[in-house]
Amino acid sequence: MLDTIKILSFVKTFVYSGSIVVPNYEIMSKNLTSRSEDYSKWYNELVVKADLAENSAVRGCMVIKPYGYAIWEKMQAELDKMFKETGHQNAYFPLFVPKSLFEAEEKNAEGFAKECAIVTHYRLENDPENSGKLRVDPNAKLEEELVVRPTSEAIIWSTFKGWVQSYRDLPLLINQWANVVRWEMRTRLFLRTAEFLWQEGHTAHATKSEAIDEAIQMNNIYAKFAEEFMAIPVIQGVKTESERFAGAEETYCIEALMQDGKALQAGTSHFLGQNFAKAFDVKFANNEGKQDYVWATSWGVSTRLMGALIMTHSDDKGLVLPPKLAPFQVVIVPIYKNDDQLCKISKQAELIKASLKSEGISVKFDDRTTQRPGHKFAQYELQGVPIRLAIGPNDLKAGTVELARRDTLTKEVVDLDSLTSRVEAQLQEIQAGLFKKALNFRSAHITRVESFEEFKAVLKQKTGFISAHWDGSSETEDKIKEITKATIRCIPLDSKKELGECVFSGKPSNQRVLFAKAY
RNA sequence: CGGGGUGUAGCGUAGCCCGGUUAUCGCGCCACGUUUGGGACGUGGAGGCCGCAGGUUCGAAUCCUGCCACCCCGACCA
Repeated sequence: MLDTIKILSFVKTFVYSGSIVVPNYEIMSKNLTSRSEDYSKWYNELVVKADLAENSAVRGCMVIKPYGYAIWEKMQAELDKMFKETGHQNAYFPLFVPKSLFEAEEKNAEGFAKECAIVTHYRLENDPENSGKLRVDPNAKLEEELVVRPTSEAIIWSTFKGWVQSYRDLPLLINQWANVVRWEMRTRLFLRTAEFLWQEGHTAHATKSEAIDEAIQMNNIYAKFAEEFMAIPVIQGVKTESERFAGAEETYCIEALMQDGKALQAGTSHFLGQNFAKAFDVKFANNEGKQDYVWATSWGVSTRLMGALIMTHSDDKGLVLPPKLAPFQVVIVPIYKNDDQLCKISKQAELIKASLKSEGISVKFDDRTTQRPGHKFAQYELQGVPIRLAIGPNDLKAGTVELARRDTLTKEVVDLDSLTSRVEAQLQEIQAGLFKKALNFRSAHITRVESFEEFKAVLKQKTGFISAHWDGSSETEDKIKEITKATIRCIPLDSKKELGECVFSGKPSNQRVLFAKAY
């Protein structure tokens, strides 16, 4: 059908997960085969049409548009609350890291060396050979280059050195909301942009076990946030050595599964041992008066989470937002034939809005006269607003409202006097329903395999996570990656000890790990 | 950074191979009118340094060179 489909109605289609996606309503008539199966094209189109973000003129960077940023702000607020409840404080550190500082932790510097933006000059001047143009002033070369932070460990640890003297100064629990720059070879909107927004936590502790507990605690917080707010089920685990953060001794992570069967690392929390303390000479006197290096952690989540949100819940009509993160949870659309009706409906709508607001529900009343109701319906579906209320003359007469759910696309007529409680209940159901749906999808896409043939077959046809035995060696991991492009996403924290044979090498294994193709 | 592709109005595109009237079509936008319970219709209108910079030519969206950006596949990565 797709080879010859000609779109006659108001649609432009892309194919996603085997179904037809309708991200906007431009009249087109063309053969679709060239674009079918192009998930990320769909994704970019949808994201842009839903007014979340667009590519900027700067290589690999994105402009986050107001509606998209409102979602990020919601996420920020909830995460920040959780950080503070666990005793963390926010601070801010410089964007620029002197190269010498950056070099201090060798592994970390090596890990990021290939993707750094570097400031070498501090002044422009008029170009004498090209009037009206500017050029870099060759006389304004910096003595030491500045690295635009790809992460802030170096600058933060060099600062921490001055903050820690005694065990009484510990633990030091700092978080920073910031932008970082990684000059990635290949970028992808939300998932891997050259500049991105994130939070990075950096903590110092007196003991190893306390630092490990911190790293685990923060990974738990990420998991909780993903599941309770974003309605995205995640698997907690630790990374293998080759997937580990450069400079870390252990990397904890949360892994999510997208609708196209690819895995996405949604957040990481690192136990850094004493590596950074040693590199930046951060010592403290313990309660016995002896000098020791502090134990460190770092942890972060980024605007990539927005990509996860989009790719986990969206459907053919656009975004589907969980109520807890929607910029507004309810939109009221009036349906009217004349000014008199609009006036009456507006009064009703304002009453409903006030009533919902008093219950802590965020509401938008769209009384624009420039767009017709059908247009508004489609727009809010594209934006993923969880609940839509429509009020027309018939409702006014009957004392009712039409309530439509974004996730199930179902509609019901609700009496005015029970509306607020109904909306509250439905919002909860949507939040829970989205999680359940995503969980069911994921459960159906974790496959236990016993042989490499099976491994390859599942990866090709079914996709998703593969639970398999692994001999624990990097060589095996690398070879599997080379052959199948699948990587070990994590060694799940809750996986049971189980004797078996490595799917690739046949060597003994005592635990299953999760493989998948990843973003 | 290597391989492939693309760049024409806010968006999606035709034209390019084989240079030649005023650059095609749709959506969107603006005005007026009729409409308004699922992306309205009619009539009229505006909007383009054809990615940027050079070159070839009487003449370049079209040919050549360089650069830039984006997309896909690798390598890298949250």
